[in-house]
Amino acid sequence: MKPTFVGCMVESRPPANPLFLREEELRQGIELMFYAYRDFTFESDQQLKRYGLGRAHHRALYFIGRHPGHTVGHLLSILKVTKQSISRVLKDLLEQGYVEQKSGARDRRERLLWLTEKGQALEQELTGRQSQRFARAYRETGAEAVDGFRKVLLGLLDPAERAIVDKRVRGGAR
Amino acid sequence: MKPTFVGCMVESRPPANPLFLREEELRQGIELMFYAYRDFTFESDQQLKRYGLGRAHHRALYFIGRHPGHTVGHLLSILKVTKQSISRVLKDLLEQGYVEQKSGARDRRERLLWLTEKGQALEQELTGRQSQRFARAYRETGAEAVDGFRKVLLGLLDPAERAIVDKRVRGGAR
DNA sequence: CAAATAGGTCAATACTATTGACCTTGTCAA
DNA sequence: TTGACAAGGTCAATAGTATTGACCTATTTG
Repeated sequence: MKPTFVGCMVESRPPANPLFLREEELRQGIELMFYAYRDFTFESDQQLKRYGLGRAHHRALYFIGRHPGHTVGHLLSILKVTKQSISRVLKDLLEQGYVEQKSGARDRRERLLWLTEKGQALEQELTGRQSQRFARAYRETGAEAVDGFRKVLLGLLDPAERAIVDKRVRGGAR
Repeated sequence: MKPTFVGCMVESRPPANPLFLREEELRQGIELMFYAYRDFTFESDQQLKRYGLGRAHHRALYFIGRHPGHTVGHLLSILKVTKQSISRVLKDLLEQGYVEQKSGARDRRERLLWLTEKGQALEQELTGRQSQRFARAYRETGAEAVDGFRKVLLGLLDPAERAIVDKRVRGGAR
């Protein structure tokens, strides 16, 4: 199939279709997100296998380390899973001495969670690989790109979540 | 513990610790990635339930639509799962008429995959919600941020994957 | 023809998650 | 003090996704 109007063929796609370009652009974002998440989780998943743990355990370790002394309920609101689901994970981590709990002083129904030293070590080991990946990406792309990256990720959140997550991520506080 | 040198206390964190700041910055990226992915997948997962399908079915639909006429092997190399895993998903999609296959002309061992019209409709419905989320985020943050977002996501990939993914994402070709 | 490749299949197992029902402990207000 | 409600746990059933391992067919290719 030969081009009849060579002037249009400088680029490989038809030029005057902004809607098409937009959908294309959006799909590229979706795909990159998939590919990045795929690779981002791979290494720590491998590491977790050696400990007989899964990705859910890493998530719990991560957020308990990030928010020490916070409640099970807070963890649930971060992970957005059911308590039956987190319960299995916490049971494993408590039994194996990665996490310890104390009942709340303010409200004694609450279980406050901390990483033990062993838990901190494992969390560091698991997150370390992911941090290195981020460090490499940040180094290669520069501060401006990193800023854009963070802005878009925040923009992808449910609107109701943004303020909460932004505060949680920046402040470390609840 | 009172500050002895008030000049340092303009900001709430100690200033002269670049290593700490760097780790903090990396963890913020990791977390935002988690939160964004969590919200990004939620809506289409809900929609999938109504069809009795799971996220794996969406992934297959997505990439078959994105790379029509490509082989099962190519799909495997994108998703990085085993053939036993994709097999279940493809069986469902074929049986329910979302996907059709033809044996390859070049190599008759190959199964080339296409979406049916029904498959295209479902894929559009599922991806549409995610596209809208991306469109909103892109609109709110601007072209520069989007560019940074994409650069960092590419940087997060395994180095061996980058050229492949970059080409796949931009070109649509294998 | 023999080796390699694309793909499928059966079986066992594991991890993550859900819904639903029901329980204990503790808080707080009427 | 009692009753409503909240934090959290537990048992059971089910589902979705994925793995490893073994073995099979059809087809291509050296």
